Amino acid sequence: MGERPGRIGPAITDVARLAGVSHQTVSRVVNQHPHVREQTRLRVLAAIEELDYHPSGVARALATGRSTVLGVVTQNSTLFGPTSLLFGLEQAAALDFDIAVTTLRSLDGPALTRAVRRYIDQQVAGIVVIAPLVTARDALAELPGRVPIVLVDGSPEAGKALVTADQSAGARLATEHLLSLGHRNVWHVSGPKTWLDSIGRVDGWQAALRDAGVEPPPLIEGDWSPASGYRAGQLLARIPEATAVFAANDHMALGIIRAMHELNRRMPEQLSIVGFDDVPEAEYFTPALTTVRLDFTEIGRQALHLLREQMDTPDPVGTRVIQPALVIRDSAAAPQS
Amino acid sequence: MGERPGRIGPAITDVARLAGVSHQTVSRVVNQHPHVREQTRLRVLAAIEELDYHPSGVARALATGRSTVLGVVTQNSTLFGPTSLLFGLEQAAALDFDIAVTTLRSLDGPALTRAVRRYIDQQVAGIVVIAPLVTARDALAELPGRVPIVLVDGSPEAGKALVTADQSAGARLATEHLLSLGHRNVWHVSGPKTWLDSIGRVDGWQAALRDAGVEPPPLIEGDWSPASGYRAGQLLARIPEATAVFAANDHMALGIIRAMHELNRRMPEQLSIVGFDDVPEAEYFTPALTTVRLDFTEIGRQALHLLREQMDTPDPVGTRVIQPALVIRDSAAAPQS
DNA sequence: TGATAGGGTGTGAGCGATCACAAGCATTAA
DNA sequence: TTAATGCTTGTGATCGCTCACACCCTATCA
Repeated sequence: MGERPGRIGPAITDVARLAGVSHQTVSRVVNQHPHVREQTRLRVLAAIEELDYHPSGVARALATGRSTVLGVVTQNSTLFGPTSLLFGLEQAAALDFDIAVTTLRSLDGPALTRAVRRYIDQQVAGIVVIAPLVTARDALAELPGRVPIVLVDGSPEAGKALVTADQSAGARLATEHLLSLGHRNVWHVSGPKTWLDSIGRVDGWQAALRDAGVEPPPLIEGDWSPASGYRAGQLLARIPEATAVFAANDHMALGIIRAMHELNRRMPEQLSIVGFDDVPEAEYFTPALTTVRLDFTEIGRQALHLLREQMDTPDPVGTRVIQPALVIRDSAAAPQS
Repeated sequence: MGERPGRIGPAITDVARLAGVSHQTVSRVVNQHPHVREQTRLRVLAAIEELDYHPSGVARALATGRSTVLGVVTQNSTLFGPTSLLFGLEQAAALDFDIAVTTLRSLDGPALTRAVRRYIDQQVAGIVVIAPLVTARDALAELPGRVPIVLVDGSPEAGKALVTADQSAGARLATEHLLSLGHRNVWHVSGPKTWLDSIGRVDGWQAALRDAGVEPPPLIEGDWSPASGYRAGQLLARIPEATAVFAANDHMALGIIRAMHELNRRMPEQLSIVGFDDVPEAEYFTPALTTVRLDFTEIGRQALHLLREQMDTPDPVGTRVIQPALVIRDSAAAPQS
């Protein structure tokens, strides 16, 4: 044990020797090639068992020029969206790939390019970039090599395969729900405008309003944090005509709710609110939050699918759009008047 | 471009040829060995630049028998704790290692052993197991090979290096805070008893109570979810003598708060509550939640440190315990009577 | 009965790096 | 002047696997 440096356990040649066959035959058995006599196969299998042989992923990667590792680039954040996305991806890939994660502090061009390059150097089987920021747009244009790559939550202009949620449709769902309840107008507390998600949600909100023939009220910009929602809430509570708000995520909605409680404004009677994300705890806000849900597992599945397509055939650059769904709870109701 | 299968970009020999030196000299330059003439070094560097050469991590791993990848095994969960832990680890490792993540559906023995083995086969530089479940205890005993491994949030009996939060101390902090406010007794809504975290927190809670000379009331067991907190809250609201609760995490605390609102019990006047985790939104609960905070970044840093120690010297099996801190907000106050 | 097909197996050469060793050369000490 | 020292560089083997190819053997067909 341990005469060879670094390596633990037996190599393919050890198995071959024990089974009395060539290393190539062992390789065939391991890789389930046809054309191996059953009897030989069993002998090899027995040897593998006896030695407790496990093929070296590293050596295989070197020989084939392709590993079973998927590189995921995401950004420095414990936000619900990116976290869930990562989780969904992992679930989808579980059996076939290992997932390597790089978390960037900021998604600016150079950092992103560097992270992607690094994965390419390591000859990963594919790369997933979770790039909800506008700044990520350009960085991916000049990517070297022919590595399968998929953007999640990014912008379609990059010319790469893309899986994205229909943010705009989600916002429209929220806004129209509020409108259908009888509200004259719907206010919006958005995320930072550097996020594509924010932009999409603002668009959907405005479009729904315009379609209904009402002029969008001034936009209140938040930063996804409950604190920014709280600040927005303090504003909204002082605007009598604001009877309905669509918050770009649940945590900002929580901040708004908090502000309303403090200022003794009743919800949903005096202010109706709809969130976005459906975080697990949203159901237990007071009032229980009506919100828009995204199926992150499905997004992960689609991303993987797109990756696989690129592994098989060289060129296809598809786009998948996931549709969000409205989850109706108690925080939105008809206006009181 | 792309005559060789799988490989993108130039290899070390290409650089050597262009620079007019041997591949070994290029290797020396790349690895910053001393004893390379400055002039040669510059020539090699220029060639590297010109070809845009990046060394292959895979090939290096094969040759050295050690990669720069750290394997992390965690469990199927988007819970705040495990997620933050992973994040903290990543931050700590960012520059020196790549992080590969395996998320298990359940942390039972076989699954865990398999995941760890898989990393060993891939010759990772080290393994981190985030194992807050009791079931993980035994699985790690019979681990093959000499791979640096660290348990996070696991049980000390495994005989491996361990980084853990002092759950018990955290629970004690919460309980004593409530007691010091003047409450006669403190109730507890725990996590599932399969979690070591739960067990530790229950222990700390009981110990603090006994030290104060009071008999612990019956334990209410939850499952970390807001829903289970809500159910516990409906119970607690009907028990007049229950004036103070310690919830084993913030999300269950949220469920309790929700139940109190519904049953028109005022907080903190009629019921004081302390949570655990300090999730980002806890500050914006109504009332703002007093809770116990864990420094996950520090945990990640310590885990990495322990890993590094094992890489250098073969045997050390240290244990690091992280101390939690109490974050005082509005949800706990003196009892009203 | 001989040519053909194709199942089953082995041989040797890479993949792209590192490592151990040897050798050339200049500098220094004897 | 010669031997010894040590910086600088190169050679070849090696890590564990896959790939391309060649080979043998046994059916099948003409």
